[in-house]
Amino acid sequence: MQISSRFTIAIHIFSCINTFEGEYKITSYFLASSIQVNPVIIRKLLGQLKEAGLIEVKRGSGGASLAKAPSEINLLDVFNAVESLDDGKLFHFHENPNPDCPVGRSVHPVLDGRLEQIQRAMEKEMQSISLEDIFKDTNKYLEQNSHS
Amino acid sequence: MQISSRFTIAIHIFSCINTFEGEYKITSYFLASSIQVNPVIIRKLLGQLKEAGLIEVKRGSGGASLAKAPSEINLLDVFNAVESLDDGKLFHFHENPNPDCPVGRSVHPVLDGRLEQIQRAMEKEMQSISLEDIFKDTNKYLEQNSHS
DNA sequence: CTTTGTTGTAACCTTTCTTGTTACAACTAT
DNA sequence: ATAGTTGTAACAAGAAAGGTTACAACAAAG
Repeated sequence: MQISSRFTIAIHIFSCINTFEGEYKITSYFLASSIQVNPVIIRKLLGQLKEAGLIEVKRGSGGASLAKAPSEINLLDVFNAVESLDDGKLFHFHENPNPDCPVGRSVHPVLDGRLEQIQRAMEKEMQSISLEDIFKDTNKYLEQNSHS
Repeated sequence: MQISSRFTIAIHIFSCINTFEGEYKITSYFLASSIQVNPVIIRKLLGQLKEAGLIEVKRGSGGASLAKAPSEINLLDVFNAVESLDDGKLFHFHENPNPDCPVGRSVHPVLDGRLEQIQRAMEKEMQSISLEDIFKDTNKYLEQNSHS
C-alpha cells in the first residue's frame, strides 16, 4: 500500500505559506483551492502540523504560518507529523509467528533489525531534505516559467 | 499507513524453505502453521512469488522451493513481488493540484524527484540484503538457541 | 483408475484506513 | 453584533488487508 497523500498535501501547504505569506491570508479555504481538496481535510492536517510544532494557526481570524525557519524543518518532521505509523514502524509484521516452530521463533529476532535498517535509510533521506530546499526549488521553477 | 505484512510473511516463507527443505514438504498448510495465517493467504503469496520467478510450486503433489540461489534474491525482489505499489510509486500524490495556482502548478515538478530520491534510498537498502544474509542470521540464531 | 493430498481461484465477509462531506459551536477581529 | 474562521463531530463511500469456505484441477501412489 502506498503512503497516504497527507504527506504531499502537507508539503503543498508549506509551499503555499512560503509563496503567499503576506500577500494572502493562508486559510483552509485558500489552501483547499490550491490543493483541490475539501477544507476540512486541510484543517485536520493543519491540526497535525500544529500539534507537531511546525506551524501556527490563528483561530477566529484565521491563517497559518511557519513556527520555525524553513531550514529547521525537514521532510521527516513533516512525515512524522501527518503519517501515524503504528508503533513508529514502517513495516507491518505478521502478528503471531508460531513459537513452537524454529523459524517462527527466529523470524522476529532475525528480521526486526533489518526492517529498522531499511526504514532508517528512508528516514535519513527524508531528513536530508529541508523545507528550505523545497522552497528554493519552487521559487526557481516559478521564475523560469513566468517571464515569457 | 504501514506496508502490509505480506512482505514479512514472504520472507518467513523463504526462511521455512531454507530450514525445512528436504526434511518436510513445504505446503501451504505447513507454512500456514508456522506463520499462523490462513493457508489461502499463503497460496496467494506463493502465487505472487512464483509469478516473480523467485520460487517454484508443485501442483497436485504440492511443495514450494527456491527458483534461484539465495544469494541471487534480495529483499527488494521480494518486496516488489508481493507489494503492488500503484504505478511503482511509494508515495501517493494528491490527484488534482490547481494548475491556476503557481504552487499547484509547481508542486509536481518540484516534488516528484525528491519523492523518487527517498524511495530509491529505501529500495537500495532492501537491495543490499539478500536471502542468503537472512538465512545465515537465522541459522546462527537457531544454533545459539538450541544447545542448552 | 480411484483415492488422497495439494494447488489455484472464486466468492464472500469484516475491519480498518483514506478521503470526502455537512453541520455547527467556539473564537476573534472589525 | 457581525462576518469569517477554526476545530470537531458525525457520517458515508471506496479501497485495501486479512480472513474464511468451497471447490475444480491436478499429480502421485496405491
